[in-house]
Amino acid sequence: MPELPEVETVRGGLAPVLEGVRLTRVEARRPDLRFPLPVNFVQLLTGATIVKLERRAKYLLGRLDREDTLVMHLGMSGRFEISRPEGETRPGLFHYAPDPDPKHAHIVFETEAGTRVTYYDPRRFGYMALVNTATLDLHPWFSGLGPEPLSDAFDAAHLKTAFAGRKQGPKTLLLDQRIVAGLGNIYVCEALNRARISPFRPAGAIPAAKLATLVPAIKDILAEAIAAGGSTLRDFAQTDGALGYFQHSFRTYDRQGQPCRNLGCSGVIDREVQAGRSTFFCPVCQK
DNA sequence: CCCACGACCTGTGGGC
DNA sequence: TGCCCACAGGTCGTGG
Repeated sequence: MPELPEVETVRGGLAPVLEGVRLTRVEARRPDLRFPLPVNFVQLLTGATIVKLERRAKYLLGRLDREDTLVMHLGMSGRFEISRPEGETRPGLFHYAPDPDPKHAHIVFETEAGTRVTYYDPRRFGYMALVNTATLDLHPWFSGLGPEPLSDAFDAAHLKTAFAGRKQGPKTLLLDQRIVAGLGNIYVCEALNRARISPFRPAGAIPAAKLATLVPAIKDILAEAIAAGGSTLRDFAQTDGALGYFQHSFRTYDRQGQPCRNLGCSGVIDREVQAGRSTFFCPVCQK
């Protein structure tokens, strides 16, 4: 799935075409994604304007000029594509190039400008919902979320508290969205490698000095990945179709058997399954 | 609290 | 070429 940098890239790509523009047509081509869509999903969105498109953790939040917020999560394989009309047969009646992947095109938004935004999701782990804006923070999806990793609230003191007394490795804990919200498998592996911390070491036993380096490692990697337009593995592309290129900068992810890229380290990247997920790490420099 | 595991759903890539 | 298995960026739940 898109992790924070990919979701942020999507947000940046969609904002120019969705913000401040009325949705003139909304189509739900199936009744559910991961969860059933609200029964009146189409009706509630048609004619609405997304005033602001924001991101919280891995969620996209479309703030509507109505009482609800359009909440969107991309799951593992969700993506958006923007298409422009190829022509206008009559005023307000546009036509478009054929959909390249109609089987997985589940949701379509069309704006008054004629721009079409299509949500594709082969695995359908993604979801959309309309949530009352005033009480959004109380919603189960949001109430327990930890701080944004790029915010000032995410610092060494926060990690120290969160890790205190914990026997699980930092890999597992950093994937817990209640501790910090937005990291996923790739960027956790990458950040731990940069900070030279073992993914398996009991988190409570990591020295404070190490924890202090972990925080900037996480912030740096996320910022760099966002600047690179995210990572393109299988199906992630920016909304304009351009591919993110941060995957070329991975030091560990999917690099088992290849040399560790940390300065002065001659180790070889290993892969182990931890809590059901692949963990990529350097056994030599990550202690 | 910890862990291991399975579930959700579909596609892809590697090995044979 | 075809078949089968492992595995995939994320959550969520269960049971020991």
